[in-house]
This record gives sequence, structure tokens and C-alpha cells, in this order.
Amino acid sequence: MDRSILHPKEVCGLHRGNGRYGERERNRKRKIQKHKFLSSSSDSGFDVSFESPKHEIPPDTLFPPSKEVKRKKTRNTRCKSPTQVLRLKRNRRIKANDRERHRMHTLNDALERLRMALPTFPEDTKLTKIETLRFAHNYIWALSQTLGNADNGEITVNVGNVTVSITENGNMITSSTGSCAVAAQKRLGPQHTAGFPYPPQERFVAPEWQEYDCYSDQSVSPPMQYQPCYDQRMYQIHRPQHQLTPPSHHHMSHHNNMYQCL
DNA sequence: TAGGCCATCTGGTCCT
DNA sequence: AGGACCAGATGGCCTA
Repeated sequence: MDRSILHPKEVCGLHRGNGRYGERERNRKRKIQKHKFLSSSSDSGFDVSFESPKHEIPPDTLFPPSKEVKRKKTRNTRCKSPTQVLRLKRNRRIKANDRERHRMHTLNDALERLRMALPTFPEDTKLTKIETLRFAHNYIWALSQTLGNADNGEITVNVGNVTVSITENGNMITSSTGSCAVAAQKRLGPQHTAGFPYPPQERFVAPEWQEYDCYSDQSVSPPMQYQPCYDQRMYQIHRPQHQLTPPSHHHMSHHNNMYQCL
């Protein structure tokens, strides 16, 4: 079976078939076939049409070498038939796809663990990838700020409705809505009340409040100022500019599903 | 129906 | 030669 024309979900056994799929998929396959004919690649084993002897064009005709005309052959490679070359390319592509899929799953697993470590509102929908990363960054920043100002061995961090207290006697997470602690405990298991996987970080000066568009200007991002993510659920770290330590109680302007972080 | 989010494929680049 | 990583493209699903 030619994998190249399989839908990704089919390849992975994840395809949830429905009525609409058939027609769109047929169109997609037609597109792919067309694309294969028009494009070439160095590594893909799927550009069969272009590579057939009928269409073969000497590479130097299209892309004449700019610097080195003749390259020394450093390796004695065995001659391969076109069929063997195609098979080799296809196998490499399949392997590369598998690796990439596995890599993305690994990344997603890591992201999921991060998501679980963050305090969230149980009634909320799952944080998206970008939200998770942004929120984690803000959360870590908040922790680092708070740790720098810890008095009496007690640390309190407010993240929206959620208040996290770290004391010598243990950690506690509470919520003004009352259900968050339960949810956090469910997620993290009975031995935890809150997860703090990150070591205290070096303290740095809090930047002034500024708006940050997490999509349009990512170049501004690190070295890690807090980054409000402008989504329907918005996480903000809100503080007076002269005050570097978080206030001891919430600044709650809680409207339109917006969180204020500290 | 448009837009957001996501999984996957793909080709390029760098490294071992 | 092959693996890791990355970014762009593509198409499916879901929701407002």
C-alpha cells in the first residue's frame, strides 16, 4: 500500500471517519498527486512522477553549481537502480515521519505534565499549548518574585482565584471559588497539594507593565519578561510599577473570563 | 462559515 | 547515512 496517499489519521489509526471526509480527502489526494508532479525534493520518496526517467532533467541544468564544479567523490557507493533509489527514499521518508510523530508526542507529553503542574480553574477548558507555555512562564516569574520576598518562611502566590501557600509545614492551594484545591489534589495525587517543580530562580527586576501579543511579536519574548497572552482567557501580571513585590491579596477584576495573575 | 487549534507531513539544515 | 530539530503547508475538528 502506498503510504503517501494515506490520510495522517489513517496512518496512525486515529481516523474518525465521517461523511464529509470522503470528498475532501479525494480532493486532497488529487492535489497531492498534482503537487508531486510539479515539485521535486532531495529526500522525499514520494516525488515519483518527477523522478521518472521520462521527466528526468540533469541537476546541473536546473541548478548549476556556483562554487565547486566538480566534487571529489569521497565514498564508493554502490550503484542503485531507480527502483532501489525510490524504495530507499520512501523508506527514509517513512522513518522520518515516524520519528517526527514520536518527537511531537514526546513534546506533547511534556507539555501535558507542565499543564498538570499549573494551577488552573477546574471549570475551565484545557489550556492550549501556547496558553500553557505563557502561563507557565508567568507563573514561574511570579514564583521567583515571591521567593525573593519570602518572609517568615512562608510564601504566598496569587494566581487569579487561586492562592498557593508554601510553608515549612507543607504546601496548600486554595481558591476563592472553593473547588480548585480539590481539582489540584485530584490531578497531583494525595501526596501533593500543589506542584512546584521549579527551583527558586534568580531574582530579577520586574519590567514595567506592557502589552504583549503572543502571536505577532514573538521576537520581544525572552529573556523572559512576563508575557500576557491575549486570548479569550488572558493572564496578566498586574502590579503598580513602583511595587516589585506582589500584593498580599488579590487584585481581582474578574470579568469576561480573564485571569489576573498577581 | 470563518477562525482557532491541532496533528501530521515534508524538506531543509545541522550534527554525529 | 541517519537522526534531531525546525518551520511551513495542509487538512480535520470544533465553536461562535
